[in-house]
Amino acid sequence: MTEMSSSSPSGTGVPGRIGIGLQMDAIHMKMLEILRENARISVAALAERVGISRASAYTRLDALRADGVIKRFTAEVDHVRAGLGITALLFVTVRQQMWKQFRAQLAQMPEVEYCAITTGQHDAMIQVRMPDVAAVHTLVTERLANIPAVKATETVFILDEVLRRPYVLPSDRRQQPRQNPRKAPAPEQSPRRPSGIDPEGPSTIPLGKMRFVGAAEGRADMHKDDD
Amino acid sequence: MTEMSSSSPSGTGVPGRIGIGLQMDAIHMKMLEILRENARISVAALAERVGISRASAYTRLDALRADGVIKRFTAEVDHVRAGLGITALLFVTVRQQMWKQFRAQLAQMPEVEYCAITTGQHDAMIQVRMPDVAAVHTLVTERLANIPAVKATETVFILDEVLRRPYVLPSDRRQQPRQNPRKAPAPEQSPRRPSGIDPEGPSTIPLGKMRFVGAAEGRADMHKDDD
DNA sequence: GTTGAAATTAGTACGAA
DNA sequence: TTCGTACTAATTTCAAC
Repeated sequence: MTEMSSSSPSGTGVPGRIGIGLQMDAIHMKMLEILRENARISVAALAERVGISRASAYTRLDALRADGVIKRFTAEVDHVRAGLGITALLFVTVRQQMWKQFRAQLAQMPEVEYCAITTGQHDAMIQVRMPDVAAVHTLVTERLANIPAVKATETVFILDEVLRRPYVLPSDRRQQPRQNPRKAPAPEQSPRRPSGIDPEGPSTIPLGKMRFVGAAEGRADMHKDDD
Repeated sequence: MTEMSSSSPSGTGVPGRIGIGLQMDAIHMKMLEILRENARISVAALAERVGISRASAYTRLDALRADGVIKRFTAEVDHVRAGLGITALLFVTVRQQMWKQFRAQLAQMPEVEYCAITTGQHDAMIQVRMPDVAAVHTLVTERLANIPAVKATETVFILDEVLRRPYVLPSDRRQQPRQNPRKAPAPEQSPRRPSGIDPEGPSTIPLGKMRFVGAAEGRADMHKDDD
């Protein structure tokens, strides 16, 4: 349950295209901004804050839900106070052609809060919440390791969660900090240009330190023991 | 804004202890289970589903909010349909003694959805939502790289988000037959359907492939160019 | 912790701009 | 389409038990 990939047509995994059906406008965006911070706001108050009538607010809210822009309204609970004080990231390497089984197994693990398929050294990242570190270790060695689709894992603990935003929206890209005056990346508000490589920008930062990890780089060493 | 560490006493970063103030019971848990899946449910319906009166439901809901167990009610929006089709993970190595500056810079980056301090090869993991891959590249090379606290980064793209659960609760932990008898968080009467897939499959996977990455392992090579 | 009544709000329908 | 209004059902608040 709680499957994602709502925008993926099939199980292929690549996020699909944008906004079929509903034509998002500034009012829709504003509604999203308000709702992600207070999902229990009354429709009347929502209508007033975005400056439309109450009836229109109902219509638009229904449209947002029906079109899948809003997937659900949820409560953000403090996992620590709820009794799950340990958060870990499990990076797993998945045997090819066993993805379907891997996904099926994940659905059976309720302690998994998030799972994403990634490029890079590993194939997937799983975030779990557990009561203690021993439980994480048990989970990894006794349950994850028993999944045939899992070839290798790497465990990393989360020491602190600095910030979690209810969900980023395009309209968030506005204010830029002033402390990098060498570059003023056009704080626009509505039109979204395809973020060109910014031809004018000679970077003064040594980019040699930056590593861009593609789809299969560095994975060979983990595959070598698979045959 | 949207700072986390609500359970950390200061900015030290280590998640703190559990449930100060409020004594969680089975009814509180059940309310959380319901609210994380439908934050807009009426209190009357919530009261009926957990089997208490409405007034009690109001009282308990207020308590959950006041105690911080429920941090907020939010809307899960489909970022793809909202216009941010690309999700990336940025693993960054942070210069020691510059953590405070690093956190301050993060607060200025609205495209950041999540940031956690981790053990392992890197120091922090940042999840960003962007309209396209070029925007990610621009963000990494021109904004992240300009932060003095950032020593190195590694970018990984998310190809698919397999699942996201609104927030894991202790009651999610299905009954484990035998593997962790030291902690048994009493799943009570939650009707958790047993999966058809055998959880205790034969351990045919060599555990030697499992890597457990501690706090500083493998980090030396990224620090070598810092002096 | 529970009930019940008053005040408020939600949800829907319909006509008009 | 969107808005404004009216109307009924449902919810929240507050009181007393």
